Amino acid sequence: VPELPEVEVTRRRVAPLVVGRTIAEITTSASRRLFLTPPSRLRQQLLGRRVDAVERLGKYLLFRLHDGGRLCVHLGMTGQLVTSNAFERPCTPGGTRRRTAPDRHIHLELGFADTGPTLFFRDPRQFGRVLGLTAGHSHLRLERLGPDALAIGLGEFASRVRARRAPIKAVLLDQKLLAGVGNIYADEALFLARVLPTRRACRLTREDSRRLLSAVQGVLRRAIRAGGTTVSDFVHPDGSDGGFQRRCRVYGREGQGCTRCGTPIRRVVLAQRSAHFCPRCQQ
DNA sequence: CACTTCCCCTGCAAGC
DNA sequence: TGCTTGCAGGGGAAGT
Repeated sequence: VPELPEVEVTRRRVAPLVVGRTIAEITTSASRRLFLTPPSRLRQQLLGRRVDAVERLGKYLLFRLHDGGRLCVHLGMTGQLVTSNAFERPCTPGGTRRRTAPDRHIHLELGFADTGPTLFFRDPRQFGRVLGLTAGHSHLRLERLGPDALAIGLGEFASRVRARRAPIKAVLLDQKLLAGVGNIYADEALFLARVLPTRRACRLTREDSRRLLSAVQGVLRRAIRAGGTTVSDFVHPDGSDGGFQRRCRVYGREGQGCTRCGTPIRRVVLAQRSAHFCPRCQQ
């Protein structure tokens, strides 16, 4: 479940692999829903362009090209950006490593003009998105995003939260309000801030908002440091797992004791998503 | 406009 | 063992 920390970890690891290299080969799948820009146009926009930087906006990865264009990738639920190395597995225990055939879930393959590694975008559930932008152009999906969760200040966060009547959990998941927070870190932050996910956003006090933003940013930063959370599909570009799943206090811990008070963690469905919380610690 | 509900897609786990 | 069913969820679209 790639959220801000997983995308940021991917950005930091992918950038040194692609910055300064020129795209020389593009292979795409036939997925109709993944490509917001048709593959033929994507090819025109990318071939021969050098990657100058890899940036992040909320859960979007933006590959900035030297001609001002951008390749935008959203990992959705099960998206992975991996290098060819991620497909290398020993055929036999202790045997030589051999590249296995890329599977049907590879939707985009970027080859470069040099001999370095190829970059693959893999996404079994196809909830991810690939979008090409030419110089000077943006896209509604990017423009609609609220401030990045790591960059927003308390004043703006508090006033935006105060204006909403929906449950605070639903508000945290709304990318128009705040970009980057998903289901895992919303639950974790609400636990750390001791706020029930069902509480209406407008009922949070100024002090609640302060604790909540501090918890959101703290948990995001710790998760980045831990290499992100691997629950099912997220992997680093080299195929390795993140480490934050072992540090979750409520997410995926339904029925287990709260790490603070021992009360069993509860799970309810809220905003079409599962919300995990401690009924005693959180109010 | 704010908010809710439905739905996309596949792999995996649980149940029979 | 092998089938069916249900569940996971980011977020856009449509509905209220």
